Amino acid sequence: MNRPLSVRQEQILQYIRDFMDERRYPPTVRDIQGGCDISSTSVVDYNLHKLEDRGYLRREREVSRGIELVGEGLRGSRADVISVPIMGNIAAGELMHVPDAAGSADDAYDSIDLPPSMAGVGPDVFALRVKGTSMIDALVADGDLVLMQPASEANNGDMVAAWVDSQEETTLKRFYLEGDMVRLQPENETMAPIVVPAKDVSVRGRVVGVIRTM
Amino acid sequence: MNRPLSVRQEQILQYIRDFMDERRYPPTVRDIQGGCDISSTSVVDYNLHKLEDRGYLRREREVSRGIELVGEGLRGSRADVISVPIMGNIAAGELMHVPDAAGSADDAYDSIDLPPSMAGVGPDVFALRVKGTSMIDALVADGDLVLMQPASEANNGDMVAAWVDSQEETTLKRFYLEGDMVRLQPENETMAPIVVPAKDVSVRGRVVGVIRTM
DNA sequence: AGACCAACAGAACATTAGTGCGTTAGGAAT
DNA sequence: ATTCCTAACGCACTAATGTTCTGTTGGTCT
Repeated sequence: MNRPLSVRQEQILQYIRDFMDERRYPPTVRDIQGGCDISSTSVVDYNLHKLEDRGYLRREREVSRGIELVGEGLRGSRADVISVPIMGNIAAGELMHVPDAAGSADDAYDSIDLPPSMAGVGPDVFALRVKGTSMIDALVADGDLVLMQPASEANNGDMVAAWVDSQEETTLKRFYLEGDMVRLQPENETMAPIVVPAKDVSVRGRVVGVIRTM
Repeated sequence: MNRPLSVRQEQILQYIRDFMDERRYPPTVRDIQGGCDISSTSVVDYNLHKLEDRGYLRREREVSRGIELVGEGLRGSRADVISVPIMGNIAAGELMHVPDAAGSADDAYDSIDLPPSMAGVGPDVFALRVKGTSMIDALVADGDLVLMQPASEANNGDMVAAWVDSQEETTLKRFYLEGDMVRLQPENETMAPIVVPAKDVSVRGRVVGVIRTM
């Protein structure tokens, strides 16, 4: 089912990427024809259709330059940015939102655009602004932006955003499962760990990146 | 000379931004006409011409959707990213490049795209990969990416990349000018500061951001 | 009033550019 | 050999789309 693209299709895809990096709009069928030394526009159309079926791009019918690279298609292209919503603050006892299954990014939140090439940046990733110094020893400072991958489970030692029933808040801590207790370890020697029954803790996400600006 | 844009022009510009954020290609003259409730395509053409003259966009003649937002024009649009070159490593004694006056980003370096909205990200900014733990207490870890603003001077306490003649290398340290000596202070209690005559030190850039991925 | 100019309208024009349809080439199945 | 299929191709048609031309309107300056 998933055999590799033909040479033609690979060539066309690459041409579109290059074209869009240089100019800022997609090529026409005839641009592609010329750029790939193809003898007919219908050949291009034919292959674009194939590429669309395989999910490399999307086409707007009857619209000039109605080509949009999608998924695998825009691997390596410059336009490849993901809008990461900044869902709120964490670790200062303030309210924190966690995106729903189909959380749309166009809520009232701030956002930051990042390339997926940044390890871990995928479509579900969201960001939180760190308040407080509880993770200072893990090199996460007050005001930093942490990139979170939504997750409901974690491995020992992972840095997670976790909801603790008894505290009624979400905090940023290191996660350790010990028997049926969970220890949420702040990385700040002046602060004590929180140890609570595993059932009273729910992991909301795992930290996959940190961004700080000065 | 530089009076503000007319309502029409502002409206058209905003429409183009929105259009390009949603679809991924520029609108046609007629798209704009419809979207901005303009009665004639010539009015659109007229105003596009104005916008082009004022440097908000560029047009490719005789080409459908040949509109490219430029400079001020793409303020706030999603396509607004700056390609930050990753110029090498720092603090492990390895070679480090510093961009020339007109350093082009299309060298053989890696790069990362960031929005200018990220504080401090401007056209000159470059990035360095941190090697070693000399700045661990300043919350900069081994493997982090530091964003640098080229600079030849620094204020006391700034985190800088500095070239030290006697060491023949560039390192990441905090900068303190004390009399006519410069103290380059590592933020790691196991490491000693470097104190050298001011004339033997040249600041290459100031850290404006830190990015870490896990 | 008259000259002048930015901004807008409407329509016609000239390419540009996507698409439908028929054809060819090479395998695989019958 | 015949049939059937898919990949690949050419051609022609027409809708999409940028451009241009001629006016009109409303204001400002002299």
